[in-house]
Formats: sequence, C-alpha cells, structure tokens
Amino acid sequence: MGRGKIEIKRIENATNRQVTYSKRRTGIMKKARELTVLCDAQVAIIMFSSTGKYHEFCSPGTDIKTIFDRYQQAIGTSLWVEQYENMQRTLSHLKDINRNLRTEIRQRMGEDLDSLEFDELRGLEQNVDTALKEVRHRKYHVISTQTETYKKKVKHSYEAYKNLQQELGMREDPAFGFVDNTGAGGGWDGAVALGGGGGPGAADMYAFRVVPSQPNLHGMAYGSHDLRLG
Amino acid sequence: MGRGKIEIKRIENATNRQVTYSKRRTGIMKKARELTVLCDAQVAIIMFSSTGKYHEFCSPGTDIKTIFDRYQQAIGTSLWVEQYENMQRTLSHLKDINRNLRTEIRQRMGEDLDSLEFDELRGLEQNVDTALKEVRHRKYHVISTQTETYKKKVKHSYEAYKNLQQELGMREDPAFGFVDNTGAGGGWDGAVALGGGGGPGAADMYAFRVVPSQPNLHGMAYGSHDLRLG
DNA sequence: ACCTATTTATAACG
DNA sequence: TCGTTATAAATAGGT
Repeated sequence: MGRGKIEIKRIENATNRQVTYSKRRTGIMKKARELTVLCDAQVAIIMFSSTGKYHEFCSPGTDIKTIFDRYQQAIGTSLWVEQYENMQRTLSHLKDINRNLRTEIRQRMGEDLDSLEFDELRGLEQNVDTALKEVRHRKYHVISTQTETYKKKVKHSYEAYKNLQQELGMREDPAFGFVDNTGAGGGWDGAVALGGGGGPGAADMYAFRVVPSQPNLHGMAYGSHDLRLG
Repeated sequence: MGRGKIEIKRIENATNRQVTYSKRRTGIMKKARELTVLCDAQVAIIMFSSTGKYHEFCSPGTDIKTIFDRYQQAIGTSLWVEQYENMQRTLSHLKDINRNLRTEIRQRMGEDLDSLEFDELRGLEQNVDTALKEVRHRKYHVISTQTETYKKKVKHSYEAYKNLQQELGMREDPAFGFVDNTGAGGGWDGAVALGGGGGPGAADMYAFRVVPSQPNLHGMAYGSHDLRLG
C-alpha cells in the first residue's frame, strides 16, 4: 500500500527504517484504538524501536498493569504470578509460625494456658522448671566470673600501688590507702551467695529494670515483646 | 475500507462485533509482525475480546515477560516491582522477628544464655520463675477440676445404679458392685496433692511424653519446635 | 510534514 | 469460520 510494493524484510536504510517505524507505529495504534471502540475490547501494546525508544498503547478505561494481571490470570499461572504467589504463601506461612512462636512464648510466660491439655501443661511445667535451673546456673556463673574479675582488678591495682610506693620510696599515706577486699566474707562474695542460691526470694534483690519497649528486637527486656501479629 | 465506510463506535450487533474483532485482530497482529521485521523492533500485544477471550502477539526472539520487564525499567518506576519489593521487605522483616522469637524461646528454655548481660539474665530468671508459678497454678486448677468431674461422674453413676436396683427390686449382686471412691484419701486426691504441690520431684510422676516432632505447629510438645529459620 | 499513486485491509454478503 | 469483492484506509516513495 504505497507507491510500490515492498518485501517484508528488515529495511537496511536507517532513515527509511525510522520513518517507516514511525508511520506504521501510528497506524497500529490507530487500529488498536478502533478495535477497542468498535468491538468493546481491551488492548495493551508495548513497542521498542531498534533505537530503544518505547511507545505504548492501552485501551482507555484500564491500564497496562490491569491488563497484564488479567493476562497472567488467563494464561493460567507462571510469569510473575508464580513467584508472587510463592511469596504470598511464604508470607502467610511465616505469619503462622510467628503466631505460634508468640503463643509459645506467652505460655512460657504463664499466660494463655487455658487451651492446654493436662499432658501439655505437665510438659510445660517440667520444661520451664528445667529452664529456670539453667538460667540460675548461668547467672551464678556470670556473677562469679564477674566477681573474680573484680577481685583480681582490685588486687592488681593494690599491688601496683604498693610497687609504685616502694619504687618512689614513699611512706604510706592514709589518704591514698586501699581497702583490702580479698579476705573472707565481705563485698561481692555476699552477692554471689545470694544470686547463685536460686531461691525465688533472691530475685527480689535484683529488681527487674524494665527497658522501655523499643523496636530493636534483640536484647529486649523479657516480657516486653509486642506479641501482636506483625 | 470495505463496501461501506463505518463510524468508529461500538458495533451493537454481537455477531458483527465478534466477526469484526476477529478480522481486525488478525490485521493488527499482521501489522505488528511486519513492523517487527521491517523496523527491527520489539512488540508485545495483549488483547481481550468483549467475551473475555485473550490473544497475544510477541515479536519472535523475545517474550512478553522480557518486554514488560524492559518496559518497567524504561518507564522508570515500578508497577509490580513496588508491591513486590514491599513484600520482600515484609518477608525479611518477618524472618527477623521469627529469628528473634526463636532466640527468646531458646533462652526461655535455658539455652544460648552466653550472649545475655547479667541484668538480662536476672530479668529472665525472675520472669521464668513467675511463669513456673503460673503454670503450676494452672496445672493444679486443671487437675483438681478434672478430679471433681470424675468424682461427680462416679457418684452419679453409683446413684443411678442404686436407683435402678431399687426400682427393679433387685437385691445387691456383688458382680455389679461399685467401689465408692468418694471417701477421704484414695484415688485422684493423691494425684492432686502431688501434681499441685509443685516441687520438681513431683514432675517425675508424669514422665514427659515427647510427641514426635510433626509439622502441626500448635499443640506441639514443648521444646520439640524446630528452631531453624523457616 | 505533506502528497498521492498504489497496495492493503476490511465491511458486507453468501 | 471461510471466500469474495467493492471500497475505505494505510502507506512507500518522493518533495
């Protein structure tokens, strides 16, 4: 349809190619628009020229995304839907796990116990009981290590002081004196005895300092988790 | 271009509309194919007829997904990418939360305590201690309720038996006798005393029956959670 | 961009 | 859906 018939093969002349692209592109767009109106259809077209420029057509009353979502649905599955739905599944699965983890934590905190059977309750009791022993054991370990460290620090410090005093030939000055805590009885040893003993009464000594609930999810104070579903 | 000129407006006759759709659709596809070849372009077309049937065209050497991904890139912004990346964010956030919930559970089980500061350890101890009391309290409540129920059942059953016996004028037959458990001491009362007492020794009576870890995430035996990241 | 000879698409009908 | 054909529309090549 022109002054001469042309063969349908790549136009080698770049200018001609560009001109033809422009003319025919307009033609297709017009046809698409007509089809939309005449036949009450929905059409989406995306074109890229050899130079990389893109052009699109979309039936009025809708948009490319809608048409392609519908296309995906029509074609069955695959393309994006597949990974999308995979994600959706993973998401809902994670939410389920999340919910169950929160439930377990609440139950380990002694809440929401109504739904538990007696057997489960018995298991939970034993488990929490064991855990409590572990925690106390660890607490004892930490506090005793800490105490040892402090004792050593004090001792080293005292020795350094003594050495310094000797090297400088100073006589002892009560204003710079150290109190010797390494003897039996006083200071940290008392705390160890109480903290490690493990009776519930001992916990009263260490009032639980509640950290204001912040979104840093780890290192939060126990029990201050927001247990709503995320 | 036909026997008569037509106005570009919806064709009311359904058959005509369908025929025209078919013909013009073929025409557009042909034009698109020609454009692809002549001008070295890439074209993707998706069409839906008013009856819901879909047809597509895509330049050879590529596919719809590729063209639309390129289109998204060209148009700069998102379309699907936006909700896709939102999802990805939510997903990774949920995974983080889950990881932290699992950590909290493990610590409530007395594991992985090395990373805790002394203050946190102290809080955890107190929290678990309180929880243990709650669980024991609940266990006592359940077992005592259960015992009451059984006692009532036995009692009612016995009364029904007696009534029946009286109504039928039967004399007592040792073969159908009931043992009266409602008296002080025996039976369930003993279990209540031990189960509710709460000493760790009592738990030994109820060996913790470990349910083989199944994927039903709720109602699992405590401690049998698979704590790997899902 | 415009022009126009010519090719192509298609409306109406069977 | 397919074929035919008169006619409208698209467009190749030139300006």
